[in-house]
Amino acid sequence: MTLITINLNKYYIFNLEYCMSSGQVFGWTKVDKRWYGFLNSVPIRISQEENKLIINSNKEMLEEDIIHFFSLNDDMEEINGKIEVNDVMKKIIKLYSGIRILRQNPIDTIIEFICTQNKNIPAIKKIITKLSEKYGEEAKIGKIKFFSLPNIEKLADSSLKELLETGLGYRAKYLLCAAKKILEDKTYIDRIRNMNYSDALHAMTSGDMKLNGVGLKVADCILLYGFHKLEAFPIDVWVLRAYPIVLKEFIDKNVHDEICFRKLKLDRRKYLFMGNIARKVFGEYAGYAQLYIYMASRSLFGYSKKV
DNA sequence: ACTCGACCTGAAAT
DNA sequence: AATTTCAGGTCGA
Repeated sequence: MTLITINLNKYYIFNLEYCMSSGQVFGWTKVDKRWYGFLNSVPIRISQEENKLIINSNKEMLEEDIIHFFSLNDDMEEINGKIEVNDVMKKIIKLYSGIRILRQNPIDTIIEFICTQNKNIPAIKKIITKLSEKYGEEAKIGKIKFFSLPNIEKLADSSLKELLETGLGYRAKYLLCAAKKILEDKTYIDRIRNMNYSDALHAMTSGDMKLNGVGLKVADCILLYGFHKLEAFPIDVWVLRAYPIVLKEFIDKNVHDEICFRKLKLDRRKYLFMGNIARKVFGEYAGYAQLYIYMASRSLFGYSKKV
């Protein structure tokens, strides 16, 4: 049994809603302002009331694990200071202040982000929900029933035909292969963990550690959200749209034109090039800059299409 | 190396 | 109402 109340006054501004709704995590369910999900295989319910974080569970759960998961101790003064490179950044940092990059289980993020390619957010959530209902652990807190993300054994044990029932489409074979590969290679996760960002990015997207269906963008998401490698700067269509606005004084005209007038699609070379500019400008916390930019871009360019 | 179309699926736009 | 487009991209020719 667990009932933990965390006093948020001890930490930099924190906003649970921003953390959970920023496209970095898909495995949690929201019902009446409370979030239900699994943390270290333990089902928990969490909600925020002003300066308190309230956590319930039927099982044991440590406060330090919650603090770790939500990165409450990330030094946001330092991080925000480093990435506040111009007025635009200053503005959106203030606007979305309270966000954190969570420390999810790496395997969870591999599963989640393989599902994200070429899908919109509602569709991603739907797929992940179906996957969880079909392969995940069931839990109940209060009257709410919810599911964990699938573990890798269940997925590897599954079949293509079965996986397709969740609406995964062509991503099903990617997920199945990834599950089998990671299950078979027990050192895979630790080896990625121990690499620096750049080596890890290339390992996941090429060579014998490559996961099929994981390109640069998905790998960046996994490295940022699953391994907390904060130099990762995932460039999706939203970040790409905002990029020339946010970074306008840091890119020359050629780059600007290329981004603005070409199709919103990046090949490997351009992706790495743009990411490297971002890393040069924002430094070791580029990933946090990306999250702010992503939030701002979604609210600016769309998403509020009467959902 | 670079470009280009195909790709599951389903919700939203036309 | 039927059809096309588009979506947190990636792969292979």
